[in-house]
Amino acid sequence: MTTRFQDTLTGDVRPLEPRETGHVRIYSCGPTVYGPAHIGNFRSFLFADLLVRYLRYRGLRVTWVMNLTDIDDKIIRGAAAEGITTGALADRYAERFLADADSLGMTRPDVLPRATDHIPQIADLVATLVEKGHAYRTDDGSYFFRIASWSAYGQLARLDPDAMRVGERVEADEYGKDDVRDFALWKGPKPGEPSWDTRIGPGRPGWHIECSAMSMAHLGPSFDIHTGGVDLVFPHHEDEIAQSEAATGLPFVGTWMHCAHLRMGGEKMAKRTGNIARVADLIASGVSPRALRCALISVHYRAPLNYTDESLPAAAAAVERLDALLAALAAYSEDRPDDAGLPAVLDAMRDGFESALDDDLNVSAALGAVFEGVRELNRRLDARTMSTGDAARAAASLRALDAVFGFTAPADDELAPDLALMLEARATARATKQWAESDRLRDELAAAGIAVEDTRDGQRWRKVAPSG
RNA sequence: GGCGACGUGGCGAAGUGGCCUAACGCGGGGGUCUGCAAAACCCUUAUUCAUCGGUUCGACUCCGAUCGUCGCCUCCA
Repeated sequence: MTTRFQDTLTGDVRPLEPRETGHVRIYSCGPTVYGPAHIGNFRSFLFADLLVRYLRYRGLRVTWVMNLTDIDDKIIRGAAAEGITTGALADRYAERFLADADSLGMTRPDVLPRATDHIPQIADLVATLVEKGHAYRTDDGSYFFRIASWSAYGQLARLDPDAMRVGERVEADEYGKDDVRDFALWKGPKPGEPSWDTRIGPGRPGWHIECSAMSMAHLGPSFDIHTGGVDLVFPHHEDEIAQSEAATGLPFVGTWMHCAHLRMGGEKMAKRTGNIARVADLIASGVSPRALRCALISVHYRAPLNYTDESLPAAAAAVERLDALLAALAAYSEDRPDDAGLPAVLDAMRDGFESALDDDLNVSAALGAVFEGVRELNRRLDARTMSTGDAARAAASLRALDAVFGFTAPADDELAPDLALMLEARATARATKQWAESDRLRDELAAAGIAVEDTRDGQRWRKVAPSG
């Protein structure tokens, strides 16, 4: 069984064949750091995270690059409104982005390049495009890509350039472009705007060019996978292909993968419509980050995901089911021969998980396989057919798969000393049948976020996320 | 106007020619276990896959039409 992904450009579902055997190079369009990202943005970042985690699970080496766009119109506007530099504003929201990403358990990309750190590379790319006749300079010092020079333009988005609604939807000519559909590579200097002096003159980078320059700088002229939200297909990624391939003469990306929108109230979550929710706000209101992560990644990446009030409680319950099993396996102790049926259960779980994710990252089916395994393990726990060693092996298997989802808490969670004392006191109370006292301690621990459950193996406890 | 995606139980969602009287998660109902709980397990909750036609021995799955929802064509994850 090979790992297959659907490519937006061709529509084909093809086996992943990295250019370098065993090493996958991935570029993900990251946030523009002009404000806090919302959970719709994070759906797309977490989809890339899932992809990276799975490929690593599969034993592949992955180099993952995610850019931070730290210069654009919105950043300039925001900085001006606050009377600070664009760099200061960008730094603030870059930090905020990383904090949100961390709280969601997102894998840190190997490289998080910033546009303003790649000005020379961007200028070089523009210069090359001019040399090759694909770009031109206008009177104000801006540079544009000449769409007419690139016959494949529109292929990714399946758009006919001649049918584009020029004048109505396409921005009217403001810089003296040759063709109103040509897009900016470089914006000439303007009063009050940051500007960099380069070999192509002063100014600042356009949006699309930075991703071409940074992906080439960190992954080479051709790499394996490029991810982003569907809303980036056009014009952003279309433009990236045109300018990159026109400059290098090489195929830019092996597989384009695009994540469908997160919806709220039936429509795309977007700042401009105001139907947004933010990671830090949700967590501050008591939502479990792991439940939020689960809610954002457990639907196939190419399917729209509607976020509602019920999303979080349902996801939280699913995550807790996993937590509860892991806690039960850790507490389980039975001196008996190994359960002969267990290996088949664990194999079936793993096989179902892998074949589902191999199939274009079918996360729902993968979760189905895992939860079938969960039920089977719970049965064996109830029936006490497993040995202590079986329980440890089962837990290890489950954690290996969960490393891809990133839902469960770390195994070595320690209990605070005062809570540990309460737990001990409760065990003593129960031993002497002081029910009132033991119930009081259970309530108190629950209030501290610790669920205590009594079993044949004695008390077992686990941390429970606040409801949300 | 052009292009594209989608419509499966109370909710989310997998399946995509026969094993589907339809996985899995959440929720509901009943039961077992428990000092009481919780967790867990068992039973139960769609003879049906937007609607209508067609192809086929056979369709949720293929084709067509209709209705509905969403997205892109402008900044956007």
